[in-house]
Amino acid sequence: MERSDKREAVMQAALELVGENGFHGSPMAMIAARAGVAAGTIYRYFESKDLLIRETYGCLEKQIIASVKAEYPHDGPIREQYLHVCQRLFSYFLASPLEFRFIEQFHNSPYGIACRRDKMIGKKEKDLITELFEEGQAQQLLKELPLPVFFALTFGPLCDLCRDHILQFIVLDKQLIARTAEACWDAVKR
Amino acid sequence: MERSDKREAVMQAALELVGENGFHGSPMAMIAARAGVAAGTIYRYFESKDLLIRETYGCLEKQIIASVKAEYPHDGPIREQYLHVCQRLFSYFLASPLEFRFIEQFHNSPYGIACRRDKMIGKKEKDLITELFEEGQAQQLLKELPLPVFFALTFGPLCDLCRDHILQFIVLDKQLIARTAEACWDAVKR
DNA sequence: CCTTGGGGAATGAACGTTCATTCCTTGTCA
DNA sequence: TGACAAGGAATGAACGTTCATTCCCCAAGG
Repeated sequence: MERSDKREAVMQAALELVGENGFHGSPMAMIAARAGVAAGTIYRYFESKDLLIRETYGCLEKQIIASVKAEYPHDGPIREQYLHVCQRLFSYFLASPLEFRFIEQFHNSPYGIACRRDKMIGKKEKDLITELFEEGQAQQLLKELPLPVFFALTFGPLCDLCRDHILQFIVLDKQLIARTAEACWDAVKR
Repeated sequence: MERSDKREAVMQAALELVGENGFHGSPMAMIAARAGVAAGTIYRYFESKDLLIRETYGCLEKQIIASVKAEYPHDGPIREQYLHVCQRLFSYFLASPLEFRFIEQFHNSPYGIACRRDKMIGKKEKDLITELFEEGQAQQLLKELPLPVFFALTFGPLCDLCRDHILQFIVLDKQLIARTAEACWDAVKR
């Protein structure tokens, strides 16, 4: 196994275990075992558990940003851009339950409180979406509400539903996702 | 200090510390100290930390249910009932930040996963709100969406915003609360 | 009225466990 | 053979919980 392979394996193991059992159900020894690596070896790649978690989160963030930016309709109407973001996030999270659970855990923990401002998605990501909302307000398409309210009206339902889906309290199919995204649009649109 | 006073004091201390520092920033010794009680004494009133937390949560749940039910416009139109629920929950959580944070912590932990179905508020409470949504659909006032989507469209933004307010990323005044509740209504209404 | 003793509440030091982290040993390349 | 990665037992801190002891209150007896 290559050097970088072990690093990857450890992050993957951390992702899986935290997603399944939460931070406190994921001791280093267990992460090591899952990664097929000894406990001490982890410290060759990560300074501490803290940093392991944070780096793992960082990787996920990058993936999500990339996913949202892919095929982003930069020149389309605001509404289309908005629905694109919602759909992308739904797709990503539903296809990657462990990743979703990890991010949720992260945000509801001492780790996440520090970067709460960055919301459910990363800084760059937020910038993209912030622009979307600001442009929408400039075009008088959106309600007159502060930015955080737009975020709440969008990501609040989105995350709740992904969680419900992953916990199997509901089944989200393509059509239901689309209709939910529309409902969110109804909430933010003027 | 009366017997029941100590019980109360311990629960209050648990509430405060968990609200401030999370479960894992609230060892029993610290809870005991805050309650002005010795560590061992807690076990005279609560079988374990687990049960202490759960009972504390139960108390909060009761309070919230009572708050939402107070002055509930049983005979008013659906829209009014919906806005009442939103406003009550906003009021309660914004006036009780520690309680809100405790409940959030609770729901994002092994404790809360078991009762996830009960959503952000209790069983009885959910029944009230479930009725609200079902009646709204019967009257063709609401979109044709599954119940969990209504819950997500309502409580998702609500909780997100309360959190933002408590963390001081936004200031929710009465007017903004009202307009946000209206926006949620726009999301669920047909 | 004072003394005494019983019983339950409270105490907090001590225990056993769990965990992140360290460190010395072992194996494996060049 | 030297250098360095990997291993995993050892370490020590932190935690929930227990329990032998102390404290306090009050009733009964003198």
